[in-house]
Parts: sequence; structure tokens; C-alpha cells
Amino acid sequence: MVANTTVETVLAELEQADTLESIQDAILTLKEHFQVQNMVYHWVDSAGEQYGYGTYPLDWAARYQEQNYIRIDPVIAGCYKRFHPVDWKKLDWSSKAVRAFRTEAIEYGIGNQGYSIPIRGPNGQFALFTVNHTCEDEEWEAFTEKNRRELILIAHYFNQKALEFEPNRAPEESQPLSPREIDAMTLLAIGYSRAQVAETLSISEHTLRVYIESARFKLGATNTTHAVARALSRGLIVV
Amino acid sequence: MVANTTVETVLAELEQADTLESIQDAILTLKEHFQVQNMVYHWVDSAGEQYGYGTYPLDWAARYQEQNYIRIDPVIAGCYKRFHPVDWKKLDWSSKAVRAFRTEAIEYGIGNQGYSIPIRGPNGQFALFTVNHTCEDEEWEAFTEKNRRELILIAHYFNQKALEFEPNRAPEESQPLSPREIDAMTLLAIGYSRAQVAETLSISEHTLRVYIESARFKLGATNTTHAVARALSRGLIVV
DNA sequence: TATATACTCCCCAGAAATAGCGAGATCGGA
DNA sequence: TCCGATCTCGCTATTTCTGGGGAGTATATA
Repeated sequence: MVANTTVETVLAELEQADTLESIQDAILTLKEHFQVQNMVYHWVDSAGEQYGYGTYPLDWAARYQEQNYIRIDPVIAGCYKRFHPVDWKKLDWSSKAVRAFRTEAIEYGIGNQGYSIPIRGPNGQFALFTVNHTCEDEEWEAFTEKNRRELILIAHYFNQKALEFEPNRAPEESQPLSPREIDAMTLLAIGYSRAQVAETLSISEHTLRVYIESARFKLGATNTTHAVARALSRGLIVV
Repeated sequence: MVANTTVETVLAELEQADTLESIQDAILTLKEHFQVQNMVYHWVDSAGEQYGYGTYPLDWAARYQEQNYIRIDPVIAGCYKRFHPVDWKKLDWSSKAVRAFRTEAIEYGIGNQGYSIPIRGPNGQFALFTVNHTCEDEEWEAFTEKNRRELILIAHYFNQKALEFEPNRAPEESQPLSPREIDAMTLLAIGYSRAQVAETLSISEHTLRVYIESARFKLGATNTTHAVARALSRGLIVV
């Protein structure tokens, strides 16, 4: 690689970094590099706690949280449904509440143009990386077109760092399930009743019950639904 | 950008491509470029259907599916729990069944080294992009170190194309749950019984039942366990 | 060769979930 | 203003799940 040594450098540094704050440093460097108005990495962890790094004005961040704008923000809704980065223009701003929200955002110093990249991690983790600016549509289109790939990579690296240092990522290691237990959990997860599972596995329902119970015990679950949910979120079964 | 015009070109072509098969073309080009033994993009859709593009030997793919190896494959299990790309060496190959599986894979023409990138999309979509080769550890480490960023981007673009042309993206599949339905599903997923959920939400058990039933209906699930499993794997709830 | 783990089968009673009906209030968007 | 979606409450009967026991075989792993 020859060009864009700034981005290369920042990513290399991020790979080595050993604190969550390195995200903030990196964002400031990258904001300078790309010369945009705002750049934000933002996510909500499994406990509902929000983390944000970047350059949004503090009073806007406070207002956003206080008003629980996350519920109506079309950027959140739009990115949640999509995989590829989204230009804010292509989102649904039709609702009245949403237009008011946007007007207010601009008053707080948020640019009229935005480009957000959804990022997903294990266990339903979801984060957003956003660049934001004030300019004309054509200029913004050229900018996103030119920098899309680097922005995607940057988003990926930010999220890696965030996951690495996530406060409450208890390994939650559990005893592995036996093959039959995995079979049972998997079939239950795809909607089979006990009778159907037993028939599919060619065993008696009594035997099946032993598997479900031992799986439940291993997973520390109170009932079948709980056991299947745990097996799923621990990656022991895949549906 | 100056170097690596091949990757740049392939990504640009992918962006424009209008068929799913373009993934296969791109993989062949990229395999030549990176000079690796195998390169595969692979995913399982919400209906359990498997899609694979790439260079794994057909008889191995058939064997894999027939034996349902996806259940024991440590690459799947490992990537499912991680966000960042994974070197196969760092996975858990301790079980005997797994060692047998790996030995068999090598006999079918799979290299001893592998590097897999997990990719996640909306509704709990999960895919894998893997490069595979036969060589020494140091050589492989140097390769992955050097090409990691490009491989991440390639994985991202493959997945974008796959999602764009996903065969069965029925609109009803992504029907969102209402807040109360999410509450109900979430509490059930963490092991509460109906009575406990109703008490926690301060509603009658009858009302709760309506939520569970409508959630089940929206999710196309046959019972509560199934509904919770679907809500989890589609990312509608998080535990 | 022990000890552990997995796999298979059985009974019974009580607890919980499901299927089939129905009804009214509220709130935001077309 | 009306429509759709959401939220709330109710009944009865049937099916399914759960928890309490116990027991024998095979295959590993130590």
C-alpha cells in the first residue's frame, strides 16, 4: 500500500492498543484525516448500557439519551435492518416526530449529511460507526464513494477493540453438551415437540427426557426454553 | 491506491454485479491472486438451507452436508463466538470426533492451514469466509498478517452480494415484535415461567399469553421454545 | 482395571403450556 | 376521521412438560 498511510497507521495502532480509550484517540486522528464534521462509534451492550466515542457535542449526546431518541432515530432503525453502509438520505424520514428530531439535531451541531455503518458481533451485539458532515449531496456522494472501503475497515477495527474490552463479557463457560444432547436441543430449537424429537432421533420419549434434563442441568437452566436459549447464545447449537 | 489492483478491481466489479454467481467468479479470481489452495464463502439461511461458493472439492461438500459436520466443525463453533477473523490453529480441536473430522478433511483436499472470517447480517444472519492452504505455520501467519484487511473487506462484499440476492427473504420473516412481545420473549429466554413473566410485567397471565401467541405467530413458530429460539437467532432479543 | 460419561429404557402425579372462543381501550399514522 | 396495531382482561378443556424415583449396557479416559 502506498496511499492513505494515515488510515493504515491508525489501524495498525488500534490492533496493538490495549485500552478502550484508544478508540477515542483514533477517531480524532481520523476525523482530521477525512476532514469531516463528526465521527462517532457507538454501541449498546447486552445490559442496555450505551457507549459512545467520537465528536458529537456532549449536550446533544445527553439530550439524545435523555429523550431516548434511540427509539425513533431512523439511523438506528435503518442500519439495524441493513448490512451495507447507509447514506442518511436513503433512510425513512417520513414521520413527523423524526423530522422534528432531525431539525433539532442540526441545531445541536450535527451535519445534514451522514453515512453510517452497522456492525454486528457475537450474541446479537450491534454497533454503529458514523461519519457526519455539512455539505451538498453530490459532494457527500463522492466522499462516501471514495472512502467506503476504508470506513468499513475502520468500523470493523473499532468494534474489535470495543469487544475486546467490553466490561461484562463473562466467558460463561459451561460444560459441553453430549452429541445426543446437542441433537435434542437443536431439534427443540427448530420447533419440534418432545414426541417429534424422540421420533426423529429414534429413541423413546423417556430417553429424550433424560437428555433434555441433563442438558438443562449442564446449562443451569430452569426449563427447556431457557436451556435452548442458553445453548443458542453460547454457540453450542446453531439454528 | 496503487498496489493490489486485483482486489480493488474485484470489489468494484462485485459492487456492480447483479447475480449471485458473481461471487463464484470473484472467488476464482481472488484464489489466483492470493495463490491459496481453497477459498470459500459459505452461509446458512434462516430456513436452514446451506449455500456455498468457492473451491472446496464437491465430494467434500457433499460429505460435510451428509454427515452434518456443521454440528461438530470447530470452525463454525469458534467463529460463531468471535468477531475477529480466526486462525484455525487457535480453535479447539481437542475432541476425538473433531480430530477425525479434520483428518478426513485433509484427505479430501482441504489444507492444514485455515483462516476464517465470521460475518453477521440483519436478522441473525451468519456467514463465513474462509481461505485455506497447505503450508508451515510461519508462512501462514505471515500471509494472514499481510492480507487480513483485504480479506475482511472481501468477506464483507461477498456477504453484501449474498444478502442482496437471498432467495427467500420473505417479508413476514422480518416482522418486528412489539415492545411487550419483546419483553415477554426476553424474560422467557432467561428462564422465567409464564407466571413469573406475568408478575414481572405486572400483567395478567392471560394477557401474557396473548403476547406469546402473537409473537409465536409473527415468528412462524410452533411453540414457545421455538419462538424464543427464533427471536434469539434473528437478533430480535438478546440474553 | 476402575471410574466416569454417554446412551438407552421404564412408571407416576402434579404443574405448566396450548387451543379455541371473546371484548374493550388507546394511540399514531394515512 | 378511520384504520391498524398494541395493550389489556376473561373462560374451559386438552395436551405437553416437569420432577421424583430406578437400572442396565457400552465406551472411553485415567
